[in-house]
Amino acid sequence: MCYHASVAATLEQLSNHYQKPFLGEFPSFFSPTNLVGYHLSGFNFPLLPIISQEQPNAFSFANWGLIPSWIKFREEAESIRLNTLNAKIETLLEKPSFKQAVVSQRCLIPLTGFFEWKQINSKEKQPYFIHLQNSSIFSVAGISENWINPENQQMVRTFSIITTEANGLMSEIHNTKKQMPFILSNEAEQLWLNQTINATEILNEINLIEEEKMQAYKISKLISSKVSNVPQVLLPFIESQTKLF
DNA sequence: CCAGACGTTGTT
DNA sequence: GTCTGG
DNA sequence: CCAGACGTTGTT
DNA sequence: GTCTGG
Repeated sequence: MCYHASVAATLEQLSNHYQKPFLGEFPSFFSPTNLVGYHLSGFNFPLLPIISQEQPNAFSFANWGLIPSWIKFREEAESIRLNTLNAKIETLLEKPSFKQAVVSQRCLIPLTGFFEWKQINSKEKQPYFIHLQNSSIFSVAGISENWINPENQQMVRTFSIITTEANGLMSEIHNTKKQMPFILSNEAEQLWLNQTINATEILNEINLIEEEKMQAYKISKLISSKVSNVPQVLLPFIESQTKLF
């Protein structure tokens, strides 16, 4: 799975990396020089910059936690998005919550890394930060949906991060569920947003990023604290500090 | 046929 | 909206 | 959609 | 074989 992400880049840096502008007004709490977030928990449904098939030449903003368009009530929306932070690629085309979105609402979610916990024993977990060697910014595959809140007629754009079977590196970071986000190479980014190829073909053609391009290192338990959205959350964990006894 | 689900599995 | 379990 | 029913009520 | 309850 992938519930904890990092977008340690400013909107300006994202714009430069993808060579795409931010159109219109930013949400009030964003400005071009704002860094998006060091640690973003999906369970807070953060508003993040994405590139959607709907509007592939610019950035738009969407909340993590997909709400299918046919959801009727706010209560339903709030309950389903807790379970649609991720969408498994294996069943993407079949699930009622995802099948519409995968046809024409595919999207890229720019990240600089993500977090996973390795189960050390029945009690202990070691958090890791996973990122790419070369490029600090990379895309994970996603799908998005537009939902109208019936209480105020406001449109809410949401997204889900697609996951796939963990590769060797990620299986080591013992994700008990052995899933990891579907990271796209630059070529795969274009394929994922391509309007003229159908979703089934894309899923057949698209390749996982090479394992060699991924790196992981241990981080401290700061990630589990309330103030985890700080630069220090990304610092490597120094073993000796806790091995004193 | 229709009611009910629709999704995934984590942190403090 | 569309699928599925009963 | 598919498992399970599907019928009526007596004689020794 | 065909209907029906779930």
